[in-house]
Amino acid sequence: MCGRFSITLPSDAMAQLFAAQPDNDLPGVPDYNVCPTNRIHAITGGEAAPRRLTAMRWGFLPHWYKKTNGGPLLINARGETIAEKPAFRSAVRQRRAIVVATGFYEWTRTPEGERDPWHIFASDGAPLAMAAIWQDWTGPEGETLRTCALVTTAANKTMSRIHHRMPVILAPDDWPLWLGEAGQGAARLMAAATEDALDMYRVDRQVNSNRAKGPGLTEPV
DNA sequence: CCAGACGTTGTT
DNA sequence: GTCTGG
DNA sequence: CCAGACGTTGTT
DNA sequence: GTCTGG
Repeated sequence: MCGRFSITLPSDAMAQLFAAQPDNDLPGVPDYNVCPTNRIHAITGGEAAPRRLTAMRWGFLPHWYKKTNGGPLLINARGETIAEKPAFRSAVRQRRAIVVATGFYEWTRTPEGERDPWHIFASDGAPLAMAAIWQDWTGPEGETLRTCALVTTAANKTMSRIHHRMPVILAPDDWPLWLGEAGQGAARLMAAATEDALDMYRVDRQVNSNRAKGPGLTEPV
């Protein structure tokens, strides 16, 4: 679940929305087809640290991976088990972030096995604040990557129409707690959004290709 | 002790 | 079937 | 996440 | 690096 998304909000508007200081090397927007291993926009914070809008690689690399493909591509982390998993436990305690999106894609399958894509977005039109964890990784030649994974949870009734998992979407009031700016207790935030929070529609199969581009990808069919 | 896993999704 | 690319 | 490659030799 | 299995 949540293996593709769209982002249309300009970086400066993103920085303003989250009251974050933007870095200089942010990914280009709009991007209607953000894929695993791409650079994405993320918000970080903390008790002492100012909020930053920063770029991360979507695909979490535990520090023991020897190569970027030294293990499975970790684009999602299950909220139910994230605190115990060796790969994620220290990140969920110390390095939580918000990944900003306009909407995300999910696929259903026809009886013939074809993939039908859907675009899911906030009912009120606001950008989505997706819960994430991040990890810095250093490769064999000393190269470094700031990597992240999206936290997932069981689908609510609305989403279960198309899929049994969904990303954790954070309401604005919950941003400080998730970012570690408001003490302990972030674990309670790893839950499904309320039933009326998200809306969805079928989009064209052209988004099935990771090379597809353009605003047509999120238009309803 | 050493060796090997460490993860998610979906499908069967 | 499995891995890589995006 | 889905789509597409999955190979060698030699020539441009 | 850290945990599990044997």
